[in-house]
Amino acid sequence: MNERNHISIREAIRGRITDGEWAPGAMMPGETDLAEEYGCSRTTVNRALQKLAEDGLIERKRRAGTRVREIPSRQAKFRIPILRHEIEAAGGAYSSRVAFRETLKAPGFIQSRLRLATGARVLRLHTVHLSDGQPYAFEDRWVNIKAAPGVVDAPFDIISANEWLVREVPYSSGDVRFSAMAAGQIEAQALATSLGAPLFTVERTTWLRDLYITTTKLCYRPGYHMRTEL
Amino acid sequence: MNERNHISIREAIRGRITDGEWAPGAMMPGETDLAEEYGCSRTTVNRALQKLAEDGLIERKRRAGTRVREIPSRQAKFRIPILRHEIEAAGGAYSSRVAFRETLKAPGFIQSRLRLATGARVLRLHTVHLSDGQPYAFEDRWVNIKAAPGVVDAPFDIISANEWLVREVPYSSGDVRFSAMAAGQIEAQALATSLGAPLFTVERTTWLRDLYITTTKLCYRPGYHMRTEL
DNA sequence: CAGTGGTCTAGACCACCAG
DNA sequence: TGGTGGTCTAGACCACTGA
Repeated sequence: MNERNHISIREAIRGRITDGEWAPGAMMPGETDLAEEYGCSRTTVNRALQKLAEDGLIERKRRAGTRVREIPSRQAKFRIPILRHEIEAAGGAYSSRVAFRETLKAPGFIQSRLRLATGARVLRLHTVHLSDGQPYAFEDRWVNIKAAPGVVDAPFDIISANEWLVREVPYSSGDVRFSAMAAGQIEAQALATSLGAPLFTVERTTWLRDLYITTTKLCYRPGYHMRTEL
Repeated sequence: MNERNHISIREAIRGRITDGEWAPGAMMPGETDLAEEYGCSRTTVNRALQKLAEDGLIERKRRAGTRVREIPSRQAKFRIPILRHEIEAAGGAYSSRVAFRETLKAPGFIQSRLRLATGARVLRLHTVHLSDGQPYAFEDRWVNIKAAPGVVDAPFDIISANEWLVREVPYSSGDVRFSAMAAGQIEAQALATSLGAPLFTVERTTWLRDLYITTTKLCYRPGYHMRTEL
């Protein structure tokens, strides 16, 4: 703990903040002072403080100095893994079943969500993901065929659409929404649950610059929860 | 864009990855090579690459070098704001109503969740958060009185419990769970919705080292979704 | 055991902005 | 306008680990 690396120093300072050495809103010593106190270079202190700022514990401004945030804006991070990995990490045996697969002209809401030209064709895919043979999540996916031509012939009985796309089609950005929805006919049947059951739902849309690739809605089985730490 | 700062270089490299210059799984040039190519010091390249690794785009190992991840493990980040700020940021007028407030001996599941001694006392609080007078979320909170003695007299009609705790009681760590649940009697009434409606739910437990402070369950009104970008 | 990334240093200059 | 944080540099040493 008396080491002079940026991690030790960061955690030491974090401790002094949570111990209340500097009250919320109070000014902290400047980088130069802290560097002297810890016997390290200002660069190292800077690195420690930048991380604390990123974590939402402190606020930094040029000229104004560093102060403890009045209201710590802690941030939660989620890795969004491939479903197969998520299931296997939990000790389950992964399998999947394609329940529906069809290419068609994009309906209006998909056309607008994927910024498609009128009449553009898309692949629609319903997949049930299973853990140890039990339904785990139901996926309703739309793929822009123009963005991923190979998708029409991809062997989705062997590799899941998500995994195939992630490997074959690069993407630069994405949008994610978490919500709760009531199971409809299709979801209830796929997940072997009752109509109206509350399902934790993740909707994702991904694109590469101007080219929208896919949008997907993933409904998890009842009782599922997503966990992280602050 | 031809600047030699770590951000430009990071984004330039990110572009070369999404453009497929290096295939998934392929080795990338070493830091020294990239530094020469971009005409900057190795330190700057290192900083750019560390960020890309944190973003899950590349994998780095000593001796083995840097390679593009086979499956990019993009990570989503959420700031978890004070509910009042969330509502105000959306343009609503925030208000809250304490529906229930009582100190009592902790029931078993709370005693275990907050690591309490047998017979420890807790404050239980039901709060309805409103936006423009409409129910926005329902909060069921338990506070360890030993960890926050002032809580029994705190003016929760003026300041929300979350905000009060964040200001008054420092915490070091937390645990967050997202899920979907069906509205029970209490939630349905508080949120003016129907029994069984699917509610997006956030459960949080926070502690300071060994001292567990509070655990809370926040049920959002139907239709709520939490959004972020990848 | 050699080569990669991880880190620290001392010094320098700059951008910003509160006083 | 002066003091703060933001950043870059060149050089150095170290830790790790794959060949």
